[in-house]
Amino acid sequence: MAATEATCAAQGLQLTATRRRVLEILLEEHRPLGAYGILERLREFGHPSQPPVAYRALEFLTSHGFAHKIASLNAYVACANPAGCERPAFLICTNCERVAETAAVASAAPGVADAARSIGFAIKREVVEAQGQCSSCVGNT
Amino acid sequence: MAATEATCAAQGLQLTATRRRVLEILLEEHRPLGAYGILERLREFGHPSQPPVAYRALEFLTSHGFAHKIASLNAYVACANPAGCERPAFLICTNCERVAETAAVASAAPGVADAARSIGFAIKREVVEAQGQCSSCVGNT
DNA sequence: TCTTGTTATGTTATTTTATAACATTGCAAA
DNA sequence: TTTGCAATGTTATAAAATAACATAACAAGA
Repeated sequence: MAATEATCAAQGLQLTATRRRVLEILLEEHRPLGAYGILERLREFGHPSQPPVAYRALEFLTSHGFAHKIASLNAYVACANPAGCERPAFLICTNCERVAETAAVASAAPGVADAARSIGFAIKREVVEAQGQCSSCVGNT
Repeated sequence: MAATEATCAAQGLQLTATRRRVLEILLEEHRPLGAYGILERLREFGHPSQPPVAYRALEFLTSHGFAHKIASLNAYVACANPAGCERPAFLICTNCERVAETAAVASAAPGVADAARSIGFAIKREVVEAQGQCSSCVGNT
């Protein structure tokens, strides 16, 4: 949260009340939260809670790297490293639904980068989402 | 298509009329197609076209590796290599929307596998979707 | 001061994507 | 021939996302 505030201050970004509240909600959860889950939480706190409210805040947070969308879940998580987030990748536990964020070292998985080069494809961004079982859930299912 | 037929025959899977038609529709397209796009095409051919029809066929096709869901697009493509598809990864052109399928060599992007190992996370499946520009679109946007 | 431009919000309605639930069919094995 | 099972048909609804338009808040210039 402090890192996000610092980045916003440094870059002249407005971390407004709703945006801040959505980020706080995501930080409190240890699981990815859908946009409508976020809306419910906002409602509890008396915020306006029409869908665009959540989607606008999420658009702000994700476009600046303060949160991420997990495409395979249609859900959102706070960034684990807002100070220096690069090439985020996710480990999604299919049992407890918790998500760990990590950083991919290379720009692409081996083979993918080669394939891209060989057909002249210019990679801009990569979605890497591993699904499996976290240490607490291995063997539990 | 032939490869899919062979696999179905070998494994006792029923490639029924609707399932086959949906796969044909995906094979004809060179872009990922949403479930409702598939429904439209089915309708043109006089097939029943309520949403579950498409989703059931897609469930069959994707669970057996004859087609894949592109999570970041909520859309579907036919598998480019139904005979021996492993660790599919996708190169998605954000300009023309075409998708190339490739195979990731390793089980995970560098760094991700290490991170998983270090926290005891057991990876089952990986979603790798690179977004960028294909050779025909580089420089066009 | 005003007015203009810009960014963020509020709100209604709609679109797009996906599933629940339940009835029916067709076929093969007991 | 009935029982079981897999697939289908159909209605309704849930869940996720966006379009469109109105309003507010505020700073920069005339």
